[in-house]
Amino acid sequence: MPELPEVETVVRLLRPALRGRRIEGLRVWWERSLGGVRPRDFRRAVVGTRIGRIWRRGKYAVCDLERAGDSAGHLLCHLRMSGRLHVEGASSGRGPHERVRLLLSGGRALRFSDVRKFGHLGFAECASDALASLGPEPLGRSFTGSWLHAALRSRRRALKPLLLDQSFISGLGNIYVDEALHRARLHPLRRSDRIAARSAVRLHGEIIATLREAIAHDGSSFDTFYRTPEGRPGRFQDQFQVYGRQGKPCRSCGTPVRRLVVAQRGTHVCPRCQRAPRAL
DNA sequence: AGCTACTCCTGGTAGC
DNA sequence: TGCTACCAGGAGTAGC
Repeated sequence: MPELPEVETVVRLLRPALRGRRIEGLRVWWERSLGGVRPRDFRRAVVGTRIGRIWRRGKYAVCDLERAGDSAGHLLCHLRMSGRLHVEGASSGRGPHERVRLLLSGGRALRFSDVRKFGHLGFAECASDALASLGPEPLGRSFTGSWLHAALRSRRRALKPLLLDQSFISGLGNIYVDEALHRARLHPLRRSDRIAARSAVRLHGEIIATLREAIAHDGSSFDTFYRTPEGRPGRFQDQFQVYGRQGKPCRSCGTPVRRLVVAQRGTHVCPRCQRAPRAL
């Protein structure tokens, strides 16, 4: 499932293919993929614009749009679980599960495909308004060990649901939360306000390290969904310590990895490396 | 404030 | 073989 490293990979690969192209038309096969914008309004907003900067915020991919050099709003894409973006020739036939297609100058097309239809390729007048509720970027300057420690202490929630909360930190999903918690040797059900400063700093470091390594491997393709815009799977799944490894030995201590459900999510822990809180 | 359940979806798979 | 039932999962929302 696309999380920060997968979206970062997609953005990096799409950037050279999209930058400077004009949007000349569109096809919409599944209206809800526009995220609540009516197709008519979407068409009026984007057709005739030129794509400027292409960037990422949390799990969102964003394209700045320009008209005659002035800002003309933004394309906002969230891949959710099965969304894919890629650029191809505009004349190619509709791909399997293709939901939206933007026809671009130079005979190219940006295709948004999404098996499960949870993703969005939408339009926002103002990206910073649309993304205002997102918490800090884990790879940004404001995400520091002391910030994390203070933020954890200010809440009273289990670690995992808190780290999955995009208004707390943006970009982490089920896979990277499990991986970072294991690397930091913290159990997902530990209460956030009971995490010592040293542990918070360790967690901070492991979140960053996990995300950086995942980006360096073009993300993770755990299931059939995530592919880079070039159609290649990511490679970070081979480095997983716990995610999807229930019953297999922990790579640190050999104890079988256990799967539990936390906040309705499959959750993977090493019962030895990640000691459960006493209250359990 | 923080929890649980439910919703949106489809493909894959388990069980019969 | 072919059917049904169930599951995964990000995020928004409702109810407690």
